[in-house]
Amino acid sequence: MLTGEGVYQKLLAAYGKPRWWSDDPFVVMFQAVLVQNTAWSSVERTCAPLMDSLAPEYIARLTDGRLEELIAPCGFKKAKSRTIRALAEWFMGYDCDREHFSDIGTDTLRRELMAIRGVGEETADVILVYAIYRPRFIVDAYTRRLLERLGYGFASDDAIRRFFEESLPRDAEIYGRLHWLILEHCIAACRKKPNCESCPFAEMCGFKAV
DNA sequence: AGCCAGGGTCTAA
DNA sequence: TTAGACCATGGC
Repeated sequence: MLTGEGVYQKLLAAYGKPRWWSDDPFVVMFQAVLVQNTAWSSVERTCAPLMDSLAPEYIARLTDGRLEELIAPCGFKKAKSRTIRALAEWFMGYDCDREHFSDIGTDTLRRELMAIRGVGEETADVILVYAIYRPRFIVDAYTRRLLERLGYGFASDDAIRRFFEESLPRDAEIYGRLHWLILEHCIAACRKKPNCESCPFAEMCGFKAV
Protein backbone atom coordinates (compact mmCIF):
# COMPACT_ATOMS: atom_id res chain seq x y z
CA MET A 1 0.00 0.00 0.00
CA LEU A 2 1.19 3.49 -0.78
CA THR A 3 1.68 6.07 1.91
CA GLY A 4 -0.05 9.42 1.63
CA GLU A 5 3.14 10.81 0.16
CA GLY A 6 3.27 7.90 -2.27
CA VAL A 7 -0.18 8.80 -3.59
CA TYR A 8 0.92 12.42 -3.97
CA GLN A 9 4.10 11.49 -5.85
CA LYS A 10 2.24 9.22 -8.26
CA LEU A 11 -0.29 11.92 -9.05
CA LEU A 12 2.42 14.53 -9.46
CA ALA A 13 4.39 12.31 -11.81
CA ALA A 14 1.31 11.54 -13.88
CA TYR A 15 -0.26 14.96 -14.16
CA GLY A 16 2.40 17.52 -13.26
CA LYS A 17 1.97 20.50 -10.99
CA PRO A 18 -1.68 21.52 -10.98
CA ARG A 19 -2.94 25.04 -10.87
CA TRP A 20 -3.93 26.76 -7.64
CA TRP A 21 -7.69 27.22 -7.12
CA SER A 22 -7.43 31.01 -7.30
CA ASP A 23 -5.08 33.67 -5.98
CA ASP A 24 -8.08 35.75 -5.03
CA PRO A 25 -9.35 34.62 -1.62
CA PHE A 26 -12.90 35.76 -2.20
CA VAL A 27 -13.10 33.91 -5.50
CA VAL A 28 -12.18 30.77 -3.57
CA MET A 29 -14.94 31.41 -1.02
CA PHE A 30 -17.54 32.18 -3.65
CA GLN A 31 -16.75 29.16 -5.81
CA ALA A 32 -16.33 26.82 -2.85
CA VAL A 33 -19.96 27.46 -1.95
CA LEU A 34 -21.25 27.27 -5.51
CA VAL A 35 -19.59 23.92 -6.14
CA GLN A 36 -21.41 22.20 -3.27
CA ASN A 37 -23.07 19.15 -4.78
CA THR A 38 -22.73 20.79 -8.17
CA ALA A 39 -20.63 20.14 -11.27
CA TRP A 40 -17.52 22.30 -11.55
CA SER A 41 -18.36 23.12 -15.15
CA SER A 42 -21.58 24.78 -13.95
CA VAL A 43 -19.59 26.84 -11.48
CA GLU A 44 -17.18 28.04 -14.15
CA ARG A 45 -19.97 28.96 -16.53
CA THR A 46 -21.80 30.82 -13.81
CA CYS A 47 -18.73 32.70 -12.61
CA ALA A 48 -17.18 33.64 -15.94
CA PRO A 49 -19.21 36.82 -16.50
CA LEU A 50 -18.78 37.85 -12.84
CA MET A 51 -15.06 37.46 -12.44
CA ASP A 52 -14.29 41.14 -13.00
CA SER A 53 -16.63 42.44 -10.34
CA LEU A 54 -16.48 39.61 -7.83
CA ALA A 55 -15.69 41.07 -4.42
CA PRO A 56 -17.32 41.11 -0.97
CA GLU A 57 -18.45 44.72 -1.37
CA TYR A 58 -20.09 43.87 -4.68
CA ILE A 59 -22.00 40.98 -3.09
CA ALA A 60 -23.04 43.15 -0.16
CA ARG A 61 -24.59 45.67 -2.53
CA LEU A 62 -26.75 43.13 -4.38
CA THR A 63 -30.32 42.45 -3.37
CA ASP A 64 -31.18 38.92 -2.30
CA GLY A 65 -33.17 38.38 -5.46
CA ARG A 66 -30.37 39.56 -7.70
CA LEU A 67 -27.77 37.41 -5.99
CA GLU A 68 -30.03 34.37 -6.20
CA GLU A 69 -30.59 35.05 -9.86
CA LEU A 70 -26.85 35.25 -10.55
CA ILE A 71 -26.03 31.94 -8.92
CA ALA A 72 -29.23 30.08 -9.84
CA PRO A 73 -27.57 27.81 -12.44
CA CYS A 74 -25.59 26.17 -9.63
CA GLY A 75 -28.71 25.21 -7.70
CA PHE A 76 -29.68 25.62 -4.02
CA LYS A 77 -29.84 29.35 -4.68
CA LYS A 78 -31.51 30.37 -1.43
CA ALA A 79 -29.08 28.50 0.78
CA LYS A 80 -26.01 29.37 -1.25
CA SER A 81 -26.81 33.06 -1.55
CA ARG A 82 -27.22 33.31 2.20
CA THR A 83 -23.92 31.54 2.75
CA ILE A 84 -22.06 33.67 0.23
CA ARG A 85 -23.42 36.81 1.82
CA ALA A 86 -22.32 35.63 5.25
CA LEU A 87 -18.85 34.80 3.97
CA ALA A 88 -18.56 38.24 2.38
CA GLU A 89 -19.48 39.82 5.72
CA TRP A 90 -17.02 37.62 7.53
CA PHE A 91 -14.19 38.50 5.16
CA MET A 92 -15.01 42.20 5.32
CA GLY A 93 -14.64 41.86 9.07
CA TYR A 94 -11.00 41.17 8.30
CA ASP A 95 -10.84 44.10 5.86
CA CYS A 96 -10.80 41.66 2.96
CA ASP A 97 -7.10 41.24 3.56
CA ARG A 98 -5.52 37.87 4.18
CA GLU A 99 -2.76 39.58 6.15
CA HIS A 100 -5.35 40.31 8.81
CA PHE A 101 -5.69 36.61 9.58
CA SER A 102 -2.08 36.31 10.63
CA ASP A 103 -2.72 36.53 14.38
CA ILE A 104 -5.58 34.05 14.35
CA GLY A 105 -5.03 30.34 14.86
CA THR A 106 -6.16 27.89 12.25
CA ASP A 107 -8.64 26.12 14.54
CA THR A 108 -10.19 29.44 15.51
CA LEU A 109 -10.61 30.39 11.87
CA ARG A 110 -12.07 26.97 11.16
CA ARG A 111 -14.58 27.36 13.97
CA GLU A 112 -15.56 30.79 12.66
CA LEU A 113 -16.09 29.41 9.18
CA MET A 114 -18.06 26.39 10.36
CA ALA A 115 -20.29 28.66 12.40
CA ILE A 116 -21.58 30.10 9.14
CA ARG A 117 -24.67 28.26 7.97
CA GLY A 118 -23.91 26.47 4.73
CA VAL A 119 -20.21 26.11 5.48
CA GLY A 120 -19.39 22.54 6.49
CA GLU A 121 -16.11 20.70 6.85
CA GLU A 122 -15.13 20.57 3.22
CA THR A 123 -16.02 24.15 2.39
CA ALA A 124 -14.23 25.40 5.50
CA ASP A 125 -11.12 23.43 4.66
CA VAL A 126 -11.09 24.57 1.04
CA ILE A 127 -11.18 28.17 2.26
CA LEU A 128 -8.51 27.54 4.88
CA VAL A 129 -6.14 26.02 2.36
CA TYR A 130 -6.68 27.95 -0.86
CA ALA A 131 -7.70 31.35 0.49
CA ILE A 132 -5.83 31.61 3.79
CA TYR A 133 -2.94 29.21 3.17
CA ARG A 134 -3.45 27.11 6.28
CA PRO A 135 -2.31 23.49 6.19
CA ARG A 136 -5.20 21.08 6.37
CA PHE A 137 -5.88 18.17 4.07
CA ILE A 138 -9.27 18.52 2.34
CA VAL A 139 -11.41 15.39 2.25
CA ASP A 140 -14.06 15.33 -0.45
CA ALA A 141 -16.16 12.73 -2.25
CA TYR A 142 -13.42 12.04 -4.81
CA THR A 143 -10.78 11.53 -2.17
CA ARG A 144 -12.97 8.97 -0.43
CA ARG A 145 -13.76 7.19 -3.67
CA LEU A 146 -10.18 7.14 -4.91
CA LEU A 147 -8.86 5.67 -1.66
CA GLU A 148 -11.66 3.15 -1.62
CA ARG A 149 -10.74 2.03 -5.17
CA LEU A 150 -7.12 1.70 -4.09
CA GLY A 151 -8.19 -0.73 -1.40
CA TYR A 152 -7.92 1.36 1.74
CA GLY A 153 -10.56 1.05 4.41
CA PHE A 154 -10.60 4.24 6.38
CA ALA A 155 -13.13 4.52 9.16
CA SER A 156 -13.67 8.26 8.89
CA ASP A 157 -12.74 11.43 7.06
CA ASP A 158 -10.47 12.24 9.94
CA ALA A 159 -8.55 9.02 9.39
CA ILE A 160 -8.12 9.98 5.72
CA ARG A 161 -6.88 13.42 6.70
CA ARG A 162 -4.34 11.94 9.09
CA PHE A 163 -3.20 9.45 6.47
CA PHE A 164 -2.04 12.35 4.31
CA GLU A 165 -0.99 14.80 6.98
CA GLU A 166 1.19 12.32 8.80
CA SER A 167 3.24 11.39 5.77
CA LEU A 168 3.52 14.81 4.14
CA PRO A 169 4.92 18.12 5.38
CA ARG A 170 2.42 20.35 7.12
CA ASP A 171 2.18 22.69 4.17
CA ALA A 172 -0.87 24.40 2.69
CA GLU A 173 0.62 24.46 -0.78
CA ILE A 174 1.18 20.71 -0.80
CA TYR A 175 -2.33 19.94 0.48
CA GLY A 176 -3.88 22.33 -2.01
CA ARG A 177 -1.98 20.92 -4.98
CA LEU A 178 -2.72 17.39 -3.82
CA HIS A 179 -6.43 18.09 -3.57
CA TRP A 180 -6.43 19.52 -7.08
CA LEU A 181 -4.43 16.54 -8.37
CA ILE A 182 -7.04 14.17 -6.99
CA LEU A 183 -9.73 16.10 -8.84
CA GLU A 184 -7.71 16.05 -12.03
CA HIS A 185 -7.22 12.36 -11.77
CA CYS A 186 -10.85 11.58 -11.01
CA ILE A 187 -12.57 14.05 -13.31
CA ALA A 188 -10.25 15.03 -16.12
CA ALA A 189 -8.47 11.71 -16.52
CA CYS A 190 -10.22 8.71 -15.05
CA ARG A 191 -13.77 9.77 -15.85
CA LYS A 192 -12.84 10.59 -19.44
CA LYS A 193 -10.92 7.41 -20.01
CA PRO A 194 -11.80 4.82 -17.37
CA ASN A 195 -9.74 1.73 -16.75
CA CYS A 196 -6.82 3.02 -18.79
CA GLU A 197 -3.31 1.57 -18.74
CA SER A 198 -1.66 4.93 -18.22
CA CYS A 199 -3.47 5.33 -14.92
CA PRO A 200 -0.95 6.15 -12.18
CA PHE A 201 -2.74 3.56 -10.07
CA ALA A 202 -3.25 0.92 -12.76
CA GLU A 203 -3.27 -2.56 -11.25
CA MET A 204 -3.71 -1.19 -7.72
CA CYS A 205 -7.12 0.20 -8.54
CA GLY A 206 -8.28 -2.99 -10.19
CA PHE A 207 -8.95 -0.80 -13.23
CA LYS A 208 -12.13 0.42 -11.70
CA ALA A 209 -13.13 3.93 -12.68
CA VAL A 210 -13.30 6.56 -10.00
C1' DA B 1 -35.83 10.01 -18.66
C1' DG B 2 -33.16 9.65 -15.09
C1' DC B 3 -29.10 10.17 -12.57
C1' DC B 4 -25.55 12.68 -10.72
C1' DA B 5 -22.54 16.74 -9.44
C1' DG B 6 -16.05 18.53 -5.36
C1' DG B 7 -22.16 19.45 0.29
C1' DG B 8 -24.79 20.92 4.31
C1' DT B 9 -28.66 20.88 7.51
C1' DC B 10 -32.17 18.89 9.98
C1' DT B 11 -34.59 15.12 12.07
C1' DA B 12 -35.53 10.65 13.87
C1' DA B 13 -33.96 6.54 16.00
C1' DT C 1 -23.71 9.38 16.39
C1' DT C 2 -25.58 8.05 12.25
C1' DA C 3 -28.73 7.19 8.38
C1' DG C 4 -31.88 9.39 5.29
C1' DA C 5 -34.75 13.16 3.40
C1' DC C 6 -34.34 17.40 1.51
C1' DC C 7 -32.55 21.27 -0.94
C1' DA C 8 -32.32 23.37 -7.12
C1' DT C 9 -30.33 23.28 -11.39
C1' DG C 10 -28.16 21.81 -15.66
C1' DG C 11 -25.58 18.46 -18.35
C1' DC C 12 -25.14 14.16 -20.18
